Amino acid sequence: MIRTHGAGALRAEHVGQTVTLAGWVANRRDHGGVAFIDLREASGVVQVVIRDEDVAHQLRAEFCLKVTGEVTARKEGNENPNLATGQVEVVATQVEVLSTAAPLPFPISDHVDVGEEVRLKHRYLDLRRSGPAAAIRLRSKVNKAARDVLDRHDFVEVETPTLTRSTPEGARDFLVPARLHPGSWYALPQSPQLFKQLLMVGGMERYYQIARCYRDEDFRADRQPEFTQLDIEMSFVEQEDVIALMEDVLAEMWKLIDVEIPRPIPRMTYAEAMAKYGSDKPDLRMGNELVECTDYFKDTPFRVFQAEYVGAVVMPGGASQPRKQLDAWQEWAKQRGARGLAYVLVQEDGTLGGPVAKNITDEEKAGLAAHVGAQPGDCIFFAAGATKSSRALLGAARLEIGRRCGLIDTSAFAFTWVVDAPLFEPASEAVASGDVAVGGGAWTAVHHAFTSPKPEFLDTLEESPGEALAYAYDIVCNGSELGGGSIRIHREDVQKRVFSVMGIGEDEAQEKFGFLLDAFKYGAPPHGGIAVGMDRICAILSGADSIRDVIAFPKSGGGFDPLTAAPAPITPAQRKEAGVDAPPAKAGDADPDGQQPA
RNA sequence: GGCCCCGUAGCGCAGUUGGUUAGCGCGCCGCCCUGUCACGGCGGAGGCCGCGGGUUCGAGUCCCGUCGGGGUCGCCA
Repeated sequence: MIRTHGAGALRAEHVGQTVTLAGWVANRRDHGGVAFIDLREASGVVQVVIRDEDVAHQLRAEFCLKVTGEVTARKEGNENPNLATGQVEVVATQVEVLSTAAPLPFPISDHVDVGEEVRLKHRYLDLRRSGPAAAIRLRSKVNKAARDVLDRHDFVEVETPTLTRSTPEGARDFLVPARLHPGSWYALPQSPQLFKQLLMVGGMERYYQIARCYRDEDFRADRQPEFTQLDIEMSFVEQEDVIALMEDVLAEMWKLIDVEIPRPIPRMTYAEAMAKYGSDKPDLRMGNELVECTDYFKDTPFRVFQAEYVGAVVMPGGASQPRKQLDAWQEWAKQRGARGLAYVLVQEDGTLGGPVAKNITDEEKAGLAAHVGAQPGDCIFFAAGATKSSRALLGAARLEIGRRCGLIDTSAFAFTWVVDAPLFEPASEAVASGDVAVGGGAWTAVHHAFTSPKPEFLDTLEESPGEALAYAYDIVCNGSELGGGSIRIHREDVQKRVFSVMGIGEDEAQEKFGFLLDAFKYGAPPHGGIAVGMDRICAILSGADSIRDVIAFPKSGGGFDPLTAAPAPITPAQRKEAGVDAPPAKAGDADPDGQQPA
């Protein structure tokens, strides 16, 4: 080793020792006859005293140094209580510049805000800052926590391919040209889903992987084109087993920030989540639930409220909002695709104000505040129309109210399982919301096509697909979906019936999932699993606003890597060799022994 | 693909109803300084105001387009 001690590890007990340190110049305070260097490396910072003017004078920020000197106690009054090493300093006898540094594109100091764009372009410098460094180090510990728990439970860590086959369902695939089969393409996996099920058929029984996944979709603060899942699958288990295991894993992770997750983690059904929070990932750091008013207004003369669904959410103290702000809420609703957001103001004297109040009966007015739980001074927002979209609007309004009124306890970690999700949703609904319906049927899978129905719905699968609930479970924290999973179908007959409801014929199923269905013919064990997003978990644990903060080298908008400038054009020669422009291979021709088209 | 916000010195920002030489802080460069710790003092350099059009006697400022970044809706089984 070049050094004998960690800079940040030096304490009063080291006084008198001669040490050799190596690190970066975090700061330089040159007083002429004496100069102070804050020497920084992974273990922390220590002050180095340099009395040789010529040596000190040439040093600059972020020079990489090797320093030999004696650890001495600081004189009384010279200690720095803000530094862990503040009782001591190292008086240099020898300073070697291991590497000089050009003027920095941005300050490394923790005291200065720097834009994300320039930080990511020089991420190697950004990572020298304490915040970003801590986030990446925490992530390493989160990975270890998961591995520790799963290892204790006899799990096998298996790596599955990242060059795999494009599957028609789900998000857009990233594609890789296959040089040896011009016109044919690999896809990068959106998840190891199919492989982990094959591992169950293969008798691994307990599999996990910290798996990189790829989806070619648009960006969000909590979405990157490549992201990492903790992917788990278990044989001979039921829903309760998977949930219990995942709670073990989460508990171990949250221990890293000294938070004990209360167990068991509470649960609610999907139906309850939608009804009370207008979302399948409710933020339970605040109350303020939605109130259904459909029955309350069932005989109303107000045409807007003569709808399939009428619901409300209360904004505490909202009655005193100026007109301009109430108009802004209308704009807010319109941006979310709604026509508007009806409101009633509960005045301090208990009378109701706002345009809606003029349209409803005296009787409706009389009981309204009590029905929705509004106090004098509150504002009641209403949505009426189709159940799903109205609840979604109110759910979004609830969160916006929480933010504006400070109702969210930002120090809390509010976990919940959302269970009993429906197995199918009407394909028309999926189409209407822009989904590409898989299969030609009227129904499409909410989760995926291999999710097992709960047994009580097996008999009525075909008659009332919309009623069928699945063995599916999502884990939600603070309104963010950490992940989800399900018990899978392992019986061929059930799988066929599910495909049939979705309008997927035998040929189509064989073409798309043939290798999985083939495997299931050979004694597939009952199995189920879960996958959670490690980026989101790390972001929540480190208090980051964006998952970019917990990814070492994240992409920026448009999938651009600001550091390497990927993606980049390729040369004509590369293009030719990769076979990018080759005519397409025959669809479905995946037989490795088959003839490849020229 | 839609909508909203932001692009001014290396970094963070200000820039009035359109008006003369575009400022401030930090950083950078030089000099000074023996107890600082976000050291301090003096001096200096550094700008295609993202880019391209337009309006105007005159544009950092107004208009149109475009590029880049962020957020969000669509999308993400």
